[in-house]
Amino acid sequence: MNFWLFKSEPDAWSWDQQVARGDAGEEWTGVRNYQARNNMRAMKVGDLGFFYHSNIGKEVVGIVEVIRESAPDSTTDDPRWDCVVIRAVRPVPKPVTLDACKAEPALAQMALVTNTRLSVQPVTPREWAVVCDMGGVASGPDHSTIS
DNA sequence: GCCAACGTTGGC
DNA sequence: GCCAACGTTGGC
Repeated sequence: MNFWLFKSEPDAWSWDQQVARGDAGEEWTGVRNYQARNNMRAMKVGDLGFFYHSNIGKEVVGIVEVIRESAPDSTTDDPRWDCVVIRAVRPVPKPVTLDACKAEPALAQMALVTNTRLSVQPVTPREWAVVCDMGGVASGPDHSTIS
């Protein structure tokens, strides 16, 4: 299993909205960047990701699961763009801020720190464990429903 | 609201 | 294939 990080401006699509979608999840549409798209193409059902609020909050607020692999993005006719579907798994009790990640030596290589503009990022198992620990959240999969 | 970083586009 | 111009993201 691999780990990822999904950025969203809460003004556009927030964790609360993601949670409200429940197990149906939400298509992660709108990505128009090759690196981010390639990351989505590499995802498998069951992979876990952090849900990060950019601009407002600038913190990891939840954990999501990939529930459908990459398929054409329904919001464009351009065949270059794909997206996955993710569902909220559980909130992060103590949201992990960007500042906290920058201050943590174990996260110095994290894409969130080194490649700020990438909207869908890979996360290493080590980084995953460190951020989960900082956030006070269990790091493993959870097949129960969120609500 | 500004601007640095970075990705994409298009002229040559 | 280079690079200048331009657009977008996202931190500040």
